[in-house]
Amino acid sequence: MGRTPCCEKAHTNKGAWTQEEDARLVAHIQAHGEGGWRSLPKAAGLLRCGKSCRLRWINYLRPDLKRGNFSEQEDELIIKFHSRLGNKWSLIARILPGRTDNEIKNHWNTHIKKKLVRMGLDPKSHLPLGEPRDSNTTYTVLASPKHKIPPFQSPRTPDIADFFQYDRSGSSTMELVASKAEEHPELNLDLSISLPSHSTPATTRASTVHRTVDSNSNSGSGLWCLTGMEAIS
DNA sequence: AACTTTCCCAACCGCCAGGAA
DNA sequence: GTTCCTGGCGGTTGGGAAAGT
Repeated sequence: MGRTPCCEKAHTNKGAWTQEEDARLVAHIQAHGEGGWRSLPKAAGLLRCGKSCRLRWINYLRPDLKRGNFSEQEDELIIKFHSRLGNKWSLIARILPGRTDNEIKNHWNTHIKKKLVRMGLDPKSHLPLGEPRDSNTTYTVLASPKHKIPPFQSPRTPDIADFFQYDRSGSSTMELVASKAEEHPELNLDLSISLPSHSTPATTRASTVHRTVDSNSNSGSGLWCLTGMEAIS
């Protein structure tokens, strides 16, 4: 019983990829395109699991990857969208061109979490640490299907990958996202807050908090969204 | 210099959803 | 309707690098 393994583990390499393996993978994908991950290792002459090949390509070898340090602007976007989407790294990754879900997830776990804690915010709820969740809280329940985060490829809704397409015209990503959010209120993208700057005292706290219940979520945890910030004097 | 601890990130694992048979 | 296959996702781990003692 049980699942069939995705590959013959006894005959596959694991761990860090060598330059030669990278070269083989890149050459194969350049020649045949992406996809067919299960058969790719054999076709490319790699002793790797197909999944491993896919991950290596997506997270490291893809030519459109940005890599390097995250900018403040990228951090802000990640925090904003995490407050709405939760740990939906793949969705958040679509907002940041050249960044992968894995990269964003790692960045969140190693940097942004700590940053939020330093700012006095709970990284999970985005609420001020120690703030009781049910007092002075505005709830916005988005239970009806039409309020679900739309599927990216749905013909009926804007494709978010396109929606957040990297803007090469010169306007900032934040401006672009803000304007797009205004154009598509049905996506319910509340971008009304900006992160406190580094100069903002750690006592900054949310003035209004909306709870967004994602009816898709099976965790039942819901998503917390800050819609206003004020500094405590 | 040697050792230990902490940090970071690439890679792995298990699960799930969607489509094909 | 059911089963199988594949691609994709989020959580977690392991090893190397950096920092600290």
